[in-house]
Amino acid sequence: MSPNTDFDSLYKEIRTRIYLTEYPPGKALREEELATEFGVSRTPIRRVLHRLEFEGLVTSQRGIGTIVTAVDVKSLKDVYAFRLKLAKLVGELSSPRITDDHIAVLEGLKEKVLQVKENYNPKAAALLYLDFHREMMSLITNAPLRQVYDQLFHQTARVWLQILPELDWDEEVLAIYEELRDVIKTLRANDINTMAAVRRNHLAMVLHRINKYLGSADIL
Amino acid sequence: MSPNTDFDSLYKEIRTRIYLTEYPPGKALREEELATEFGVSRTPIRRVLHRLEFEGLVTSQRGIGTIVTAVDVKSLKDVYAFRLKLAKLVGELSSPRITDDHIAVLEGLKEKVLQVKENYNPKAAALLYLDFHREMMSLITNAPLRQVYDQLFHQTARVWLQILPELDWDEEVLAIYEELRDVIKTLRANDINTMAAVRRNHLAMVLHRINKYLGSADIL
DNA sequence: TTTACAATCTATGTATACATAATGTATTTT
DNA sequence: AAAATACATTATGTATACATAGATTGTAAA
Repeated sequence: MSPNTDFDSLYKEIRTRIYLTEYPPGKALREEELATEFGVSRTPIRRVLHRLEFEGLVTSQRGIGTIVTAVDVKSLKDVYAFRLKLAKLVGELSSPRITDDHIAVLEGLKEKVLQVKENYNPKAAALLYLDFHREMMSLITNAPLRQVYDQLFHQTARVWLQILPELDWDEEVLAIYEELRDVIKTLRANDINTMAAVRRNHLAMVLHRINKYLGSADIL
Repeated sequence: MSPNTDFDSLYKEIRTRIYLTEYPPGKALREEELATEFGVSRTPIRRVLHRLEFEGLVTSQRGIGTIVTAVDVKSLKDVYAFRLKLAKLVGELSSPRITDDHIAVLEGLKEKVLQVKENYNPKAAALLYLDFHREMMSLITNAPLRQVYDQLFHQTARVWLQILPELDWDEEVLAIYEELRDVIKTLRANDINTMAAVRRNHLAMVLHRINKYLGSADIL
């Protein structure tokens, strides 16, 4: 593997652990420990942690450690406000060729949602939504928009998983199912703009459901 | 100075050199050389270069070097398309308190434009516009939007400076003057939305002027 | 008993030696 | 003479020793 491939897999692995709250907010990521686990030295680990720090997922302080950040309510609102606007831009700046492959993948995910719904399994649901997110990213033809879209997703997406125990499991999984269903429908009609509008609305709805359980806590 | 202050000043210094095309596209940034210049070892330099690589301003290849990227026409168009959309979002997601200080700084810049106009001095004009950009950034209250806005600016802003010799000096400086004038007027009226719309239009116009001289070249 | 201070511990930050990839050049071979 | 190969050069990637900031703990003094 080339150094860049190494970096990418390391980066994505650790970022996914943060998304899945396997590394919850406040968790200290010790460079030495990660280096041992992945069989490398501190140097490439530090490169990954620096990037995660740029993206706001961790903060490093000399003498203290590198700690997974908590999402405070203000940032959450700022990021969501921005994501709601970007969701519409996806439609205005993208003109991908919708292939049968795309549809097939999404249909596959839709089926998986039904299976996940049977048993309470937050992590499986989060992984499934991550797959969905990646598939949607592949439809964004504007590269800088795609990069920003991905970064903002990872900055706040874990909040949903964190408060999922407080939410209604069936309602949440159903919401994913319906979003997939609506996206598939609009893509079949080759209507990217409507697809983007639909996703914007689903994002607004999940934000609304999160907000109901957010009055108490200041950080997550 | 704390390590973070060190990093920030190093990062901004090198980024500005790229913006001013003191490091033009294709220029090799040798870690050892930069380390010597700034009186540090390769380690903190590498951290800066990694971030610049993440932001698309340089690319590193083992055995070859770290090279300032050229802006190809496709990226330029993608970034500009995105920036045009974001320009309007600035108005929708910002509600800053406009102080007399802001106005005073902008008035100062407006005066400086007139001085710069007298003699052909591309670098002075670019530095002036950078000051303008930073002042405008301070009005964006949505932190993630502000970060993205800054990143996209630096991804393509140097293109203007690169083709400035092919453009009409008086017309370009006048455009900066008029943008400043319009921004000041809208800010005096406390109308952020109109300010954002005005800036979007000025961005569209500079893109149009650049485009006229872009038919020949594929990269910049 | 409480507080202040010093030693120690643990973490990231920095410097540097070494590993390795890519290029260009020189030399050898056909 | 042309092509192939070996080697020297030079760059970034990695590993590691050392520097230093901050927290913790233990001890001594008030």
